[in-house]
Amino acid sequence: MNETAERLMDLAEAHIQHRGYGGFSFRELAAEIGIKSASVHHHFPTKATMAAAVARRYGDRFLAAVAGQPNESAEDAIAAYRSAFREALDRDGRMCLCGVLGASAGALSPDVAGEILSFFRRCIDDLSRRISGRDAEARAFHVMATLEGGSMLARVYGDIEAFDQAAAGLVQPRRGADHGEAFETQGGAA
Amino acid sequence: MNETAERLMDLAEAHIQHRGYGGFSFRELAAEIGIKSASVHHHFPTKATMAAAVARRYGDRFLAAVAGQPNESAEDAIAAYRSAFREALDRDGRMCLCGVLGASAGALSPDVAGEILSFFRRCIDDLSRRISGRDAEARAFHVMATLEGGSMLARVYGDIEAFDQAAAGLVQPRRGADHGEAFETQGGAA
DNA sequence: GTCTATAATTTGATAGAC
DNA sequence: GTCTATCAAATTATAGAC
Repeated sequence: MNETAERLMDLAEAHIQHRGYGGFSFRELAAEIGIKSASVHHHFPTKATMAAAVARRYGDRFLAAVAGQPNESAEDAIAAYRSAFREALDRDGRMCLCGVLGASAGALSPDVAGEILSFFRRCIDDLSRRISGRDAEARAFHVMATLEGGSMLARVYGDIEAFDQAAAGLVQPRRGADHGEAFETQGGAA
Repeated sequence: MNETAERLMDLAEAHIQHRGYGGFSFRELAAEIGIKSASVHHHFPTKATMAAAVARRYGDRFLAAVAGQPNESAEDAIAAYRSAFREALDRDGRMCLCGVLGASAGALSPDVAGEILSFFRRCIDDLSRRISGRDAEARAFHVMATLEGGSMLARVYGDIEAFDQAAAGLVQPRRGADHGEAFETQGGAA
């Protein structure tokens, strides 16, 4: 995966997070890095292939950023996820790429849908282990649902306060504690 | 608003709930009721106009279905919302139309975005009043976020169990209690 | 790896007859 | 209110030269 392909994925990622799957075209991406759309097909044969690759890379990076030890407290694990979602909103007004695509699940080709499902399975699995105890899986689903829905509300309201209100009950914010590495957003385009 | 326009809106509503804003075209809607796309423009001048009308009608119907008295218990109010979301999933595998559109907020024209914002404001306002007490608004945001995110997860998993797990902690399910009128889904198309 | 050129299709939208 | 006819634009994708 060379640098041009990475830059294309950065741009596609940003566009999807803001506007959904239909929110970018090969021509548009190409223009943004100064090449032609035919050249984009050299790196990604189809749009669905590219979206699947973007979703996979997003998931890998996201999980690397939030992943922790299985023996942490449930609160630390939840706080790590909440921080990852919040930072993407705060920095660029982006919501979770997989949440955006998942909302239009019926429009996705099987390979993209598979990546989205895989992302949520990995998150729920990781969260469940770290929460542990009774109803761990249900709590993991609850946390993911609230963070995804809260991000969507923040985008609609144009105000991160909507996210903070939605996620307020999930964890007690700990004074000055940031959890794990920051989950860096890719690419500068809107 | 005559019957043809209603049928077109029913179809558009179903398509948006399954596949998002890009998931329908005037040609497709027209074919489904046996007219031509040019005739659709007689009822709705533009696609954005139509989507805005669909969102408004959806919001009106949704709120009429969940609305209750301000003096109910918070639990009853939350249960009414949860039931409305759950029924749409259970009956047709649909998630909230405004949640789908909100997830691609950056792609919406101002009039559609305005309807989506209005929908959530009305829901949060209604829920806040009925929850009442300390942190009522934050709880309302939390409930809406969880139901929207839970619906999205259920669509991705293809399993309503994901919704049930996400929403489990929101209210204790009451034995056989259905709240308010059923929130009827419009149109039979997929 | 990027280009030119182009195909094939779809889309949102309009004009004007009936 | 629906039709035929059509437009202008955009989109995904391919073939083949450099």
